[in-house]
Amino acid sequence: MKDTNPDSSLSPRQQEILDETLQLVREGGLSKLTIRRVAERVGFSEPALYRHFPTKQSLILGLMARLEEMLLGRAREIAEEAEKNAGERLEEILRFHLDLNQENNSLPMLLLAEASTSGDPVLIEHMRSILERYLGLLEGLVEEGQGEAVLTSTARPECLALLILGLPAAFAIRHRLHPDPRYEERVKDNLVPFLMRSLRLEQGGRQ
Amino acid sequence: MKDTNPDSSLSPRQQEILDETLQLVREGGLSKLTIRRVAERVGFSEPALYRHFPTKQSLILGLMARLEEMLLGRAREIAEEAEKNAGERLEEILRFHLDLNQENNSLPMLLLAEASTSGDPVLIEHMRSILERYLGLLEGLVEEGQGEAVLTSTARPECLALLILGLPAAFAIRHRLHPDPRYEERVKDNLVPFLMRSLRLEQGGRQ
DNA sequence: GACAGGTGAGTTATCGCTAACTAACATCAT
DNA sequence: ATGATGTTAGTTAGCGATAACTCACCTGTC
Repeated sequence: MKDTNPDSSLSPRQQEILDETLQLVREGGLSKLTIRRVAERVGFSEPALYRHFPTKQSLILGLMARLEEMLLGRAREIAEEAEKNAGERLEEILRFHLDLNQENNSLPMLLLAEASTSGDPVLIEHMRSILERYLGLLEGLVEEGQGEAVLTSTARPECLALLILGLPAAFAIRHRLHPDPRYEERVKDNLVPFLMRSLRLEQGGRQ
Repeated sequence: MKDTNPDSSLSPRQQEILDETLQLVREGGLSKLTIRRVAERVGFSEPALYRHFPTKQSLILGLMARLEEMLLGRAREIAEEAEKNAGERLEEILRFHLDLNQENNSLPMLLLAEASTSGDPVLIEHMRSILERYLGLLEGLVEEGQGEAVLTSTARPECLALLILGLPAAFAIRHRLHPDPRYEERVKDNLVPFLMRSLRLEQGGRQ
């Protein structure tokens, strides 16, 4: 777990509070997140928490910044590994995202879904932006692979990006409702190679 | 919309209440669902609603029964269309599920996610059961297709079922955060055929 | 006149958030 | 060094709003 990620703009106390907030949300989603519970967990009173985050929204936005770093930070690093071709990098990002979901109790996908019903436009816009950039990253890699004739070009990059997102999404839903490490390992071992084969150029090569 | 589905065990009043409940949840998810709002929407007071559903949980379980019918009812019909091969039936279910998500503002996927954070074990078990049966249905069709040598057998049926679920899941997330009918049509036109080609036998039978 | 179906006025619990206060500590002119 | 002053980070107590749910009562139909 990389709970201890140093964002320079936040005090150690704020980081500590976000650590506990993240843990709470991992367990029960946004709907179970209350200032009281966070305060109790950190070990002090509710008003004290307001010294560090002026509103609940600001706390959630702090959480979103972490989520963004978790999702996009490592993915961007992988996308820039020049020694691998686009297909290999896509596969690495896919595996990374599946692992991330497992480690975090499907939190990324869950938040993406929950935020959309929160009614808070700032929050929704933030989540939308994270999703768009993630999809854009995948799309860019697909395009690159198609340009180098490494990946199939029978489907549009934007569509293939969504297909790649779909695997962690389905993975997350199933994990929340029915956690089963053996099943999840089987999916990773079996489905990721299958999906990557589908994306690579087909030998007969229609079109 | 097939809001008016006659479940014999429920009175017309109960059906009417569920119609409005469904509409409310389409708009704001489970988190925005309150007895007051449902009552207001149906056109009478809060205690009156309790005459028809004794608890909020019973109302939500009624909703789940509808969701189950929406998701599994038509899918089971399609699965039994004997004149089509397994691949064609899978594609039809996939398209049906994508359309269902669009018509219902991603409600099925949303509920699947939201229920998992509700903390209510009865609700969670119900959702788990729906998901398992849906995945089981897909898995059965994949197996059938592999047996008839219509579909690829390079991946396990249970894994391919999850891949097929992934597409509506990703579709739903993107739709909630960034509805875009043209994008969604493009995905359906472009990605469904691609996914189905990937599932069909690779050498030879390219429709 | 019993009863299904409706109402207004509650109860209790929990939410986000705030008021009023205080202990500990840094700063700095005297 | 000392003491006035301000800041930081915490406390207890409680506000107003809203949630699920209940109670006592009304009312039209068979």
